[in-house]
Amino acid sequence: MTTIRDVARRAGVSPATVSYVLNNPGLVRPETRERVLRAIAELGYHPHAGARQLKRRRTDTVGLILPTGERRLSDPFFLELIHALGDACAVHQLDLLIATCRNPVADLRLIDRLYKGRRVDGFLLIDLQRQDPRIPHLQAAGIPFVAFGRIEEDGTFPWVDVDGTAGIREAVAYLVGKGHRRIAYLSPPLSLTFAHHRFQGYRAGLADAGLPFDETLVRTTRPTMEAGYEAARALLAEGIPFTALIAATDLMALGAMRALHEAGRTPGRDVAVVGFDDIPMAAQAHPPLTTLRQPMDQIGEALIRTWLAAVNGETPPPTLIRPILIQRESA
Amino acid sequence: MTTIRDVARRAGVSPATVSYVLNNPGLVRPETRERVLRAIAELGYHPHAGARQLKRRRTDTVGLILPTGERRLSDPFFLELIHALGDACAVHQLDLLIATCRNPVADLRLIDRLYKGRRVDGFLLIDLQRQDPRIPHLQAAGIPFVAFGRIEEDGTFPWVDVDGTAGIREAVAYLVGKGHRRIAYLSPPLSLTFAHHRFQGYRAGLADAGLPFDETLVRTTRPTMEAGYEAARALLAEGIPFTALIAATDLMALGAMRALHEAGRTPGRDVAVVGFDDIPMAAQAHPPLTTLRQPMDQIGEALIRTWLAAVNGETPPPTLIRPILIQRESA
DNA sequence: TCCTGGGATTGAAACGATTCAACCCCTGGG
DNA sequence: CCCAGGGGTTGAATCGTTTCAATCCCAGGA
Repeated sequence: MTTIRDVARRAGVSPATVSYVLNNPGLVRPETRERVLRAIAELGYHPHAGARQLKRRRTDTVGLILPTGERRLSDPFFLELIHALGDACAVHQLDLLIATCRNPVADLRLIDRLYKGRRVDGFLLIDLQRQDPRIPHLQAAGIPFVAFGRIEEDGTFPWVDVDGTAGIREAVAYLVGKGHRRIAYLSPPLSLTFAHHRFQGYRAGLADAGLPFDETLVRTTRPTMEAGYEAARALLAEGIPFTALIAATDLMALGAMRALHEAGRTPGRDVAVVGFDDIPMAAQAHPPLTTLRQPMDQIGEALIRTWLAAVNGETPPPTLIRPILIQRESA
Repeated sequence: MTTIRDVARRAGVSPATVSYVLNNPGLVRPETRERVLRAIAELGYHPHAGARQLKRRRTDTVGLILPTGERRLSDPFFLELIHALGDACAVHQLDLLIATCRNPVADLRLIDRLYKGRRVDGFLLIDLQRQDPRIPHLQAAGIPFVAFGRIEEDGTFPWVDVDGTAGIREAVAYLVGKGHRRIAYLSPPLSLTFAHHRFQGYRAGLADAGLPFDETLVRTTRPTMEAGYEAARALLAEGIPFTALIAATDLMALGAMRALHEAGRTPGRDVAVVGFDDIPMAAQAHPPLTTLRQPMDQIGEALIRTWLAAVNGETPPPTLIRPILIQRESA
């Protein structure tokens, strides 16, 4: 293994100078810097991460915990999120450490192990719950973190979120504009914060249009394709009339479309369907799904930027990102 | 931050003893060990990862590179793979570091940075190509790695793979058993090793049944839902007769089913459809998709076990895992 | 000519663990 | 009674960086 001493020897300087070239280039005379950089390139030198961490008390690593038990996230949306986070990390020269955890309680122990053992500088929280035990734990321990999602309007911790309320509200307005009056709504459990916010958007949208809120049109169930299918089927079986349907996630919308097909009602023609997320599959659905796109690159970048600020001891402002209505044939 | 010295002081022993308790418990007298463990618990001590890495020349971290440019993997299958890898890592007390990379050439630089900078002990290679530049690079540099997928039957590096040949062969036999004689086949580019192997299975299956190989029944295209849709559509448009269709990935199968629906041919009734992977969505397709399941937990565990062996300087034998035919209504 | 000051460079002390070699103490055999 | 030997424990060196404080050198002002 080549170390900073090898580079120093080759460039005819001291290890300290090499370190300055790497971390504080302004301090070094240009000719010297040149010489050192050449030596680094020739030797293919890469500083030892562990040694740097030890001395700088920084790991430049973002921790992401992926629930994997029954709370397992198998919505393709999360694969896109991981991609976006990876890209944003690369831009900021950070690494992304992924840990999986089978149950929420063990989460806390895992958090401690990773942070106190200085494997990561802080965390990204996903799959936020309304009463999330991780938040007080992190706050009490003084561990930096950023949540993807929010609990209430702002609150006491840094977060980045997509404005589900505005998104769904816009979707309702869009459907109302097309003449729909009875709009069904499929929601995951409201204990998931994003579900709560999107549902607010549904109600606000109805209110905007002066439409009554009819609770028989709303179904709350798991955020999976299967659950969306079942919910839509139930709606149809009960003979509840509706001409449009909004699902809080694309996966649920896809499930609902299947139910509609089976009932002989063609989505996009007989019933308008709108989803949320714009997973890659949405564009290829049958028919292509109108949906609210979560701008992944922007989300990844905002999360990482906010995370960096939090890790640097700042208290970064929350970021609310507006989803984009993508019009396709399903509505 | 609490260090090993704090623990030592509290337990009334030397730091060395604390270290032995953690790494070599047999050396320490039970009473002493007890005392040290109590001190560790009371102080909430976690060894500093960077310091350990520095001394032990081990990071206990698995590197996974996720292509994110045009080669981006957005098949939900990879989310399942990440979950499985995370779980397997947890079992073996390893961490999983995910780096994304926009293009294959930069891959090599990224590999060097992560390995020479000792951020990871070795790599997991996914999305293996037939001529994969990463393999010779890793081998030349002596960097430990395990590939998910294989080039040829065995070869010169450690790998874990699912036996696509056997899987598709079984699928063909299954369809033939149901009376099908003209079986279409949708394949990703054969430069992807898994596509190559699965295609072999198709040919072998036909040969087993004494059926002729008809190249008009085979379509090679991208492994996406959209491409599957287009390919199946083309097949139908050209009026090529077939009563069954095998797609090399579930996503392609899902696309093909859409094309069949549109053409008024109900999958499962008019045309049998079989996929590969068993992504969560397969069970919820319309109709539920018959497919070859990749046993994810087994794959994750095998990959990590093999990786550990490779990192320890062994030359672990390859592992070939048999996929499982899941019969559903599409065939 | 001498002195001052500032830019460039360097030596050495950490950072927090692991592990070798040395040490201590005690038991059991000669 | 002495000594060998072994189990348990410890001191100290070490891993590869960063960074403070000290040093060196040279230009420019008095």
